[in-house]
Amino acid sequence: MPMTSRPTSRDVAREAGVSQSTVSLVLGGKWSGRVSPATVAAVHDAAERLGYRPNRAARSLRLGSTRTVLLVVPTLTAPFFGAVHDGAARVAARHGFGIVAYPWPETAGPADSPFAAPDEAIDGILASSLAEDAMSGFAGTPVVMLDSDPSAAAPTVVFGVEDGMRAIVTHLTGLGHRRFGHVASSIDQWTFHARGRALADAVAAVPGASLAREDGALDVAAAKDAAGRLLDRPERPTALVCDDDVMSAGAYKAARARGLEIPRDLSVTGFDDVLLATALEPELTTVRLPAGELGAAGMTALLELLEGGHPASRSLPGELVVRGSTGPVPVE
Amino acid sequence: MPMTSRPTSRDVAREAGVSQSTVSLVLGGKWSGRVSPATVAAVHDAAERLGYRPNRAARSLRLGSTRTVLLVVPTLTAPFFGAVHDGAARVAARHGFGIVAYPWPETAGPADSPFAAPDEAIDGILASSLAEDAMSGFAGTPVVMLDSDPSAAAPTVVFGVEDGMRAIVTHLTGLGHRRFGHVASSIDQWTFHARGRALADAVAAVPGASLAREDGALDVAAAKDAAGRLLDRPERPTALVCDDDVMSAGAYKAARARGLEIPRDLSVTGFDDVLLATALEPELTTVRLPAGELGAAGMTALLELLEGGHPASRSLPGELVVRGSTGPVPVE
DNA sequence: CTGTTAGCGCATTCAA
DNA sequence: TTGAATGCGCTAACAG
Repeated sequence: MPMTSRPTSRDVAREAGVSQSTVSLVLGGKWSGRVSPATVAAVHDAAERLGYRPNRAARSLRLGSTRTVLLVVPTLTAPFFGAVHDGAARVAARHGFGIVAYPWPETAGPADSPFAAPDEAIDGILASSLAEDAMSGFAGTPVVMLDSDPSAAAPTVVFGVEDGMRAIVTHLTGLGHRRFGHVASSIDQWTFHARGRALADAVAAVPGASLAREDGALDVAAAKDAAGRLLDRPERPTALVCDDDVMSAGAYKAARARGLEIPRDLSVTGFDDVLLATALEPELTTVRLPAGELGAAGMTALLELLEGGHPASRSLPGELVVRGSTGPVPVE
Repeated sequence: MPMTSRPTSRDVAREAGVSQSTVSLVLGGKWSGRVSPATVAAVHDAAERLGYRPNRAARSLRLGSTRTVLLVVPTLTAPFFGAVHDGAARVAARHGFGIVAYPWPETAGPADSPFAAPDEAIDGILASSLAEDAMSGFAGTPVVMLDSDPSAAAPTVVFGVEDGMRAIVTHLTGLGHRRFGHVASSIDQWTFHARGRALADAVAAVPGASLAREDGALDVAAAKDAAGRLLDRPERPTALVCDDDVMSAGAYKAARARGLEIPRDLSVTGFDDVLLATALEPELTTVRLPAGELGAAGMTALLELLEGGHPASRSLPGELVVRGSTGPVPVE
């Protein structure tokens, strides 16, 4: 008797010799004191035997929820956001939720189909590294912001970038550095503003320390230029603090182009600790940002929000990882 | 009159003064010669006014299809797979499909919820860089394999890795190289087997050329070891062909550790052309693999498959990108 | 040309 | 303790 299509709860009911509604009760876990243990066992048995899986569409229709959340990120091509997704997906799967990633605004644009955007059929949104107002148009949908301005109305999970920057400055100061250069990202995101502010504050707290800053796009070539401008200043910095590991790669290049050896002549730090950090030579001193945990914590908060709770905003600590790119300040 | 919840097709019908089924016909685009143009306009108008969006769950339930495909990848943390996702999502969005990424087997494992895996509620599968038999358990679901053994039963989109390897060997041979070392990935995937075979064949076709091979995991440290073993051989290779850009980073380190300068003393090539390639110093000569196009082409094929077609397997050409890591063979 | 009707599979009343 | 009946919003036969 070939079962051509997936078994339904009615099939399970027939197999167990009970009614469909009983199956629903049992499998929904709401049978306490309403269905006899024997029946419960029979139902579970039948479901198992048939390999029954509830139909999500029907469930959604009935319940009005889809058990799907939208993960809005600038792109997945950057390993950072991939890790965020993986972390969120791990938590989501444990709760029967699926995650639809939405590279935004890249994917945007008119669709050929009238049933286009995934902005239907979702229960909530996880938005990473975006301004909160980018989420208008999704008004009314529960949202958790990741690595975004924690002063926003929505619950937020961020990295403790300020602590990270302070740790870098402490580390560098301990090595004797006083002239700092900031290779800064020109991207208009909270996380970079926070890094810049924290660095400026930390340096200002060190007697006799100075800070110069150059901005550039978040890619190797632009960072090389920005770092080069810093290194060509009359008062050359002895330490370059970069907003991101990728920018550190550019700083390396600028240094080499000027015959400066790292870390003998110049110390360089990064931020993120992605793959790149250990691929560079020398390996990069950087602040590890647990991207996977960010996604996981964000998903956890969103689940709480969906259940009517009020998740507190959280901050995940970064960790300074000291490698070979930082050393004692060169003797003049 | 506050519209508390989303408008349904019945609301649109009422607003337009027609029946609900007419709305369905019109919005479904199947009204040619069945509904008067005036009515059509009225319906569109009403839908627009109300901001109507069809309920996906109801659609799915009725149609039996979900307009969702599962993208199964080893991880999204590698930029390569992120790009595949972005490419697939772009095409999918244009056709009203959503993509849920499934990092596998990482996500696997028992779920707390009985409604766990996303292996329900999907129309098809895009599986990247996995063995075909990993997709058992999804039997009966249309599947397109990406960057996987094209001799499989399922339609496949692969990279022309063989051509890429040949291009590398031609390039290197033209520079005078004859002693090749292969820094090979020990990962058991079609794409790496193909690379190894193509390299061996290409070298064998060059009179007087030799090839040594060392395997390692796909990370910087392992690649450094493997490359080191190659460089420590009595007959040291003058060119190291790496299975992946990441492994090239390891090769760079092995070379530097031995005082070898790239490309003066040693030429190195990669494969993929991810971010890393231009972050290294000198920049890496490598074969660019269009990961985004792979995802897009795969999604296109899957769409065709879902419509009952028989998409042909395709091969996407890689492109040799010559940068600074390769140079003339050193004079002995 | 348009409306009526019948489910898709499920969770949930309400009766028995 | 269980079953029968209902409807979530939609599409597609089938009537009219």
